[in-house]
Amino acid sequence: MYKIEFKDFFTYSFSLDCVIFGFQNGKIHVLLIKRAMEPFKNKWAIPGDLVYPDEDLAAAANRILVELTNLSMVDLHQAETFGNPNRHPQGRVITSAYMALIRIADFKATPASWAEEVKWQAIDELQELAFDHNAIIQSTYELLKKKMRTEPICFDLLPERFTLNELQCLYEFVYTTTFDKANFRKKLKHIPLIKQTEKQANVKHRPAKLFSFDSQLFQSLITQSEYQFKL
Amino acid sequence: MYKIEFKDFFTYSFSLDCVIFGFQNGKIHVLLIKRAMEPFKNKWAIPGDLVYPDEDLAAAANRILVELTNLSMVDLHQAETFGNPNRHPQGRVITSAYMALIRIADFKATPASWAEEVKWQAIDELQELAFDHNAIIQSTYELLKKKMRTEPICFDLLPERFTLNELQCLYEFVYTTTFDKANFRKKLKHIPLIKQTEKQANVKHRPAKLFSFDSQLFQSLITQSEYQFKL
DNA sequence: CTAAATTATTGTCTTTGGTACAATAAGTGT
DNA sequence: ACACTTATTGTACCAAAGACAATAATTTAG
Repeated sequence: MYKIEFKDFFTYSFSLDCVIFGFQNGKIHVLLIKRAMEPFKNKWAIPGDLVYPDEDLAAAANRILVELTNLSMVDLHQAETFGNPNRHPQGRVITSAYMALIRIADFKATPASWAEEVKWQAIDELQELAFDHNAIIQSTYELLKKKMRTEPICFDLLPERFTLNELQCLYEFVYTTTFDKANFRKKLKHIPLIKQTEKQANVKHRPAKLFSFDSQLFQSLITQSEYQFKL
Repeated sequence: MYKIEFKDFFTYSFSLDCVIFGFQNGKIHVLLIKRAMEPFKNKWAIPGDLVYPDEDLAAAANRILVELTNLSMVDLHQAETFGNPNRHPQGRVITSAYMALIRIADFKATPASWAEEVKWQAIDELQELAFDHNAIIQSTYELLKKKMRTEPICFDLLPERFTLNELQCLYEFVYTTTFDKANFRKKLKHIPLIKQTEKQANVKHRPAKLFSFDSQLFQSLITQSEYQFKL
């Protein structure tokens, strides 16, 4: 047994992995990239890379996501940190997951740098991924599910204008249940959502009203009183 | 501008900081240690230290807490990760906060290793601490407040047998409001708590009934159905 | 032009849970 | 027996949740 010097502790590396969620065809999807580099070359993974020595974490997460997928202006939030000593084959690399919820149609993800391809993959149809990325996605998805109960983040996944049916489908997928249509709508009547007089068009049945979320009103509600979103 | 090599990224260090909460005299308290070592020698801080090269994070958090305060068998949970490049004066040290809620009376914290003293400090009376520890505590306390709404973690802070008044005081401190006594009790009637026939003794007024939380029942409820704790 | 098909939306009734506030109970000390 | 203190229950009202029936607005087939 020998003593470890202080400098011997500066032999770690630190990375960030971005779990980007979207909603498509009634299912939550995750953004994946195909690695063009060892280790795990040609395997699918979530976009992630090492942090620069003088870089702040939030800024690094954004930089990495842009470099690999050209997705910019995405609102990333920290999730769990993973530090199993064997999670990276080339050394001790600790990683923090950062997550974001985006409208797939409003962004255009394209591969760049050492990302060979990008794709949106349904969360319930994931193959085996590089590193411990399956575990990272799983843990981050659990966090998403928890947050959906108490924060109005569902609207980040839906189009600017959405039908109540779309909203209900999203919640039914995430909570893996079904809700009574009439009661689900009634609940929303009591929430600061603005009913759009505008209606759907080009549908082959009775058109639905379109709704949109008033995030300004929400912001003022939470700062003034202690309003608590719930659904 | 020169190219950064892969090996140049292995110059980081990684630490864990333990935010231990307790409840005392109607206030949430945090466990602090006095540093007997540079940097920030003689300053108060939360117990934390560097992770060993082959050590898992959860295990490291426990080891560090034991080494500095002799608190063992504490149930630590990961909170936020802090990585500002200037947060540590001697190099790039990224740190993850781990938090625990304990019954102060059931544990005996004593200083060890380079911890000179330990003390419980009320959360609303914190002085300036070492590193970014004030920010770490603040962020972790926010997490505690969120969790208290949806998880039965309040019982980790109260004695095994508690009065409904004690429980109410805890919630009133954390939420910084007051509740109607009668209604608060009525709410608890609908929750899996076991009413103890046992009563308080040695008090100079009508003795209160003592209650205790049935964590076994809670465990089976959340695994079987999708029960959601709420208070 | 009418009816069927499809999806959207509203209404009614019942039950549950929250809030305000008054009333009663069980101890101690004088 | 009485005041004092804290604990606990009761009553009346209202908002929101759940079950389920009814109605509305479109397109399309005939």
